[in-house]
Amino acid sequence: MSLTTLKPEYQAQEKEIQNTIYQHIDRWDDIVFSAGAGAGKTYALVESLKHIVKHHGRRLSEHNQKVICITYTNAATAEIKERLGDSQLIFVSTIHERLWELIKNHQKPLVAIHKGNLAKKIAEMEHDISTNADPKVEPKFRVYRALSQERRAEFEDIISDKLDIYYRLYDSPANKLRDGLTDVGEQFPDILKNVGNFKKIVDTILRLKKYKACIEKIDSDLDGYTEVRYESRFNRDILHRMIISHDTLLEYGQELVSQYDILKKIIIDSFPYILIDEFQDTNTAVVTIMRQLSAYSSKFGHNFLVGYFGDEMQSIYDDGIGHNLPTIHAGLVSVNKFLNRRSHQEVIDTINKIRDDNTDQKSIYSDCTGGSVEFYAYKKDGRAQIDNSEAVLNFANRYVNLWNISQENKLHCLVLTNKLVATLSKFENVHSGFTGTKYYKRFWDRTNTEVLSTDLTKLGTIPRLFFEIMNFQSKISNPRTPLESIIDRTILENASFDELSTCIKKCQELAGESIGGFVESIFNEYDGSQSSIFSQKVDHMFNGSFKSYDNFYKHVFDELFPNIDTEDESVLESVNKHVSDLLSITLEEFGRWYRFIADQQDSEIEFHTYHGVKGLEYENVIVIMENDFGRNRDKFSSFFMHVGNDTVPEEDKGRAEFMNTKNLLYVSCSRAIRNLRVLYLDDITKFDKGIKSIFHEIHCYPDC
DNA sequence: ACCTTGTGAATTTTT
DNA sequence: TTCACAAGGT
Repeated sequence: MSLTTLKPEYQAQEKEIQNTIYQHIDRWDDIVFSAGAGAGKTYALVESLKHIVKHHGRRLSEHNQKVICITYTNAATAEIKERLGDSQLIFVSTIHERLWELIKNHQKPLVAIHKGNLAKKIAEMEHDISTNADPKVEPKFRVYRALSQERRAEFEDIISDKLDIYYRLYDSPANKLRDGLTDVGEQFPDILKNVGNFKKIVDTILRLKKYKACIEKIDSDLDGYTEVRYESRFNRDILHRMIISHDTLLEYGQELVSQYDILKKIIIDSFPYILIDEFQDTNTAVVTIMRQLSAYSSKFGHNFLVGYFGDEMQSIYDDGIGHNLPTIHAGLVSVNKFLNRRSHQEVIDTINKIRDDNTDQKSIYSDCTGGSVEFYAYKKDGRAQIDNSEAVLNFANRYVNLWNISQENKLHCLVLTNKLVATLSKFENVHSGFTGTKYYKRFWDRTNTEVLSTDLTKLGTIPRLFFEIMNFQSKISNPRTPLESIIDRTILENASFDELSTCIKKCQELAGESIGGFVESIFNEYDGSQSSIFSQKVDHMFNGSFKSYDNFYKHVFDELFPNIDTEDESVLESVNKHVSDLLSITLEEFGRWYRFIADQQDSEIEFHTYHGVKGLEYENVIVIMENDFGRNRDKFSSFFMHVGNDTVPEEDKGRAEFMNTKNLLYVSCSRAIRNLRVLYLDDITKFDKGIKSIFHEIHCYPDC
């Protein structure tokens, strides 16, 4: 056993650091607490909250004041609430929830800001149309720009007439849209030459119209236009319907705070302490709000404190404040912690080298050795026809015996993309089945949330439907599942024993190779009668929406391929093929997807993205790396060419891309408690020096 | 030879 | 949404 005995010296140091934080809190100093991976950041935050309650709680209660604790995710909110226990004095929430609570009752100024935002957007669009010379914008509006005012009005009229056709054929090939809009083509031949630009023009003038109409409605106090609403379910503003989403909420919040001193006063007086978790991920607008509150409080001698807790090296998203905290909020007192409570010495040594910023961590334990870190370069064997994902699986499997991997001691394998996670977890067809649909091609950025989220409330309509089916399938195929978790209680209560046993028998007879086959077998047993418990169960599962397999099929078809041109035989054929292919995927494969989503994976090896494991820790970690990521063809290769290379100017190492790569490497490698392996899939000979500067030795896989 | 146009492919995560 | 590239036109 290791990592069991605390070093007295470091234990004392840890206590001292905590006391330093308390002293600053007691003196109302705004602070920034920085600590690397595994240092116990959340512990420090929770203890600080407890300190405030213990030493200042009575005063807070007397003045009816509260403490605000802001987290980055709902998951973190839950975690902190759990560690903190019940406290009436502390409001733990995400920034969005808290900010909306603070500003939602000030609708008058909020609507004024909203109106200003609409006006700003209108001005931007008018600028794009008429005078923007940006080579990316100008060509799109060139044809429209050449039209006279009268012709523009005529164009607008004819488009308004044809709106239904326009939207129906929006995603059809260019010629189809042209054919549908022949009237427009005849009167304005130039404008339909480039369909991409045409759509841009039409979308812009339509939006202009809506925004202008919205301003008029606000001015005349029309019903529904006297208040702004915050919509948290999707990240998209619908400004002309008075709906804002996450980013705009922060923007409005910042404007409101900076414009209205009375709001600053209200916040400071009600919430004298604000502690922020994971400050590196916090939006600039939020830090700006904090700075303004802090400045206001010192100007008028109010007691107020902001505490930032985090680690700039773990900033892996571009919209967070990252290392710019001191620039936006100057004058913070720094408290640092260079201890590590998570990993073995070998891992700590490696992550210290990655950081390379004179903040070397030391293990808090005296028995901290016993881990291992090795870097492997993958040497492709020309004869063996295996692809990268097979190589990854083979590599991982080597360690199953070596490290005694089991259900209880899992191996966690980190890769860069969800696509690869799906392939390695062996539900590639489910993933591609969804990403290949019209809906997920059009909204490709929704795929990860709607198809792969372990937060069930975020699943898309069809993924959710398939999840319910698989949930049912998995329960009936496990003989130990209690009846009431298969059949809803309201149905059970009114059932006779005879009816129930018929239902159970029917469930047992359900079969099918594929998910489509399984649903077909469900509808073979379904008769729609109220007396059949089985049919009631089916209605309950599908919300009564489907009475036959055809209903079900049509629903899947319509949701995944909305608004397709059903008149076109070839389109119809290819869409039908795609839907049946999706429904032909085996229950086994869908089962793996289901257990991934439900967080019930039974495999000894689990796959995750680098980004997805932030904040987590695992005994055994394999990090899979390659040159490219996203649009960047040489993200990691160029990082290793820079690192440990004295001829590269320092300013190059300060560039955003370099820092982001470094942070990703840091976050992924610092998840390991004991064993860490890195497997690099591309040729590393051009940057082996950089790799050696962090990992010492380069091993080869399968061999050199 | 150069420009325009249309098509298809590409990341991660949170609220 | 943004970018790269192929196809086709001038």
